[in-house]
Amino acid sequence: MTQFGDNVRAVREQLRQDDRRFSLRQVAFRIGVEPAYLSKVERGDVAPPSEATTVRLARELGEDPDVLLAMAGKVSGDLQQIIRKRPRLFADLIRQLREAPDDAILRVVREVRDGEW
Amino acid sequence: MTQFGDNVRAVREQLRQDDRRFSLRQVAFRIGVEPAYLSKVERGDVAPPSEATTVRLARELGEDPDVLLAMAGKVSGDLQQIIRKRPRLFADLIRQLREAPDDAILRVVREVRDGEW
DNA sequence: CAAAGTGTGTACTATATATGACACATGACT
DNA sequence: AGTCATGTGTCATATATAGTACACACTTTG
Repeated sequence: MTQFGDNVRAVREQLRQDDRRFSLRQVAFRIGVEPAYLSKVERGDVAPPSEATTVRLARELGEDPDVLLAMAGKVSGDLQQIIRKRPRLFADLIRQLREAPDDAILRVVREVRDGEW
Repeated sequence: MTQFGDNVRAVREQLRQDDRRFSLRQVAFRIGVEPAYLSKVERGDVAPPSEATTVRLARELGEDPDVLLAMAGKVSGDLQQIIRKRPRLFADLIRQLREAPDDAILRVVREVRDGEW
């Protein structure tokens, strides 16, 4: 169950095919961790990194930070902060949408974005 | 900034006025922690308890677990799990609603609850 | 007034989290 | 053939998290 590591490695090796700046070492340096650490992360030898490191890694690899965080078993701190400001409202909303189909949620997103309130 | 502890203490002492089973000690025993620990928690001498303990405490005091968790700077694990299953969708939705007024969110909750999908 | 109950101070601890440092073997260029 | 880069194994560690255990002083209350 090393969803996270496998995915990171796959994406990185993909990028590497046309840009050799995506070696484990170079990526590690750019995101500010030791190569040995990133190696272990990719192989699932250790737990996924902290939120900050995961986000830097996502940016570096051109991945969606929220998606990578999800694979790391985390939820972005800024989302949590939003929820914590109005816990009842957001808790209800999210639980309500637990089983909703994707397009229903998307519709809500658009509805809200395109005005209405 | 001991929002959490102050609130717990206030609620507990309130309940205690007509039910002496709400002494710090008795509550501590019922939620399964040491009295000394609960004491420190209420005074903000230590960080808020774990999610599990916070939820037991909320139930014991008749408070909304999500609200108490929010005061503890946390977001319920089950909500996080829902978000992690569809990170992009929920991240967009939640950020979209960051500044929305309460009643707009409530409307969405109801809209979703009362069918439509 | 004795017994029981109340909250709290001090000291300790186990587990998890999030890495760093260094050395090493293998493979790829030059 | 030699240099350089690549990924990895081993060991160590700092900080945070989530409490326990015990003793003590004050206050009800029977």
